[in-house]
Amino acid sequence: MDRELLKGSTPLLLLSLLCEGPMYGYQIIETVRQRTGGTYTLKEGALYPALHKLEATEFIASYWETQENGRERRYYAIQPAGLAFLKAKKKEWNQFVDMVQAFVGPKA
Amino acid sequence: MDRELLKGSTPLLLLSLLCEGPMYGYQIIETVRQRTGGTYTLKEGALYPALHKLEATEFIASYWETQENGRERRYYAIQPAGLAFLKAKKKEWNQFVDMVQAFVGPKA
DNA sequence: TCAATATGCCTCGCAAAGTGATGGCCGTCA
DNA sequence: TGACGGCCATCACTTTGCGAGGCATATTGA
Repeated sequence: MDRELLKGSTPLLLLSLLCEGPMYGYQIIETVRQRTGGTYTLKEGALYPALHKLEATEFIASYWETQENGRERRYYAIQPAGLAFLKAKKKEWNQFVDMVQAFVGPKA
Repeated sequence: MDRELLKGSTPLLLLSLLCEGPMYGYQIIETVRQRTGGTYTLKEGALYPALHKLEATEFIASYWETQENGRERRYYAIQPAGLAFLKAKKKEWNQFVDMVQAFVGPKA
């Protein structure tokens, strides 16, 4: 998968995922890998900065949770502002796809 | 339109356009603007470097043509290697869209 | 027992691509 | 003659992802 295409779609992916419930970093990476059948492996160097940025803008919030074995995980949960942002992003995404599709031609 | 989403889609757009026949830079910009109803304005700073790069890899070729008024235009035409590359890019594009769609949810 | 693997967080330097600004050249038209 | 539009192009800056690296602890297995 061309890395350049991915650029800009990460926030959309993350917010969409977090819509299903809070998740922690490692879990997000594994989930994406599994759902795409390994086609797309979200890299840590892309994930964590993106997550932190979304938190800085208060689109998501984080909290630490201790597991039974004593280890900690940092969960991220979508916030109201994030939901609104996601909605706008989705719209933009659809416009973008339609636009490119118009030049490239239908899927066929 | 979010600038970041566009990244990586430019070569795809250009090759697709040039499939319809040779075009020159300014014409490409105007064509994109018109077809998208102004939604997307390809910037010169993005177009020319992209064009030059596609030429360097021999996916497209260029030639100068003199108009009746004496002024020159630089036309770009797709090459066989470009056609093959376009085909691969299209496939990648479709995979990419399907992937994101799977997370974001159907267009609705 | 001890090494390898998996879980889990993070940061840093680099490369690639787009943006906005700027510059230059030349025709046309008021 | 001066403004505008056509037409090419480059440059510094920003953003984003990548690859590599670092740190720490639990589990597993030879």
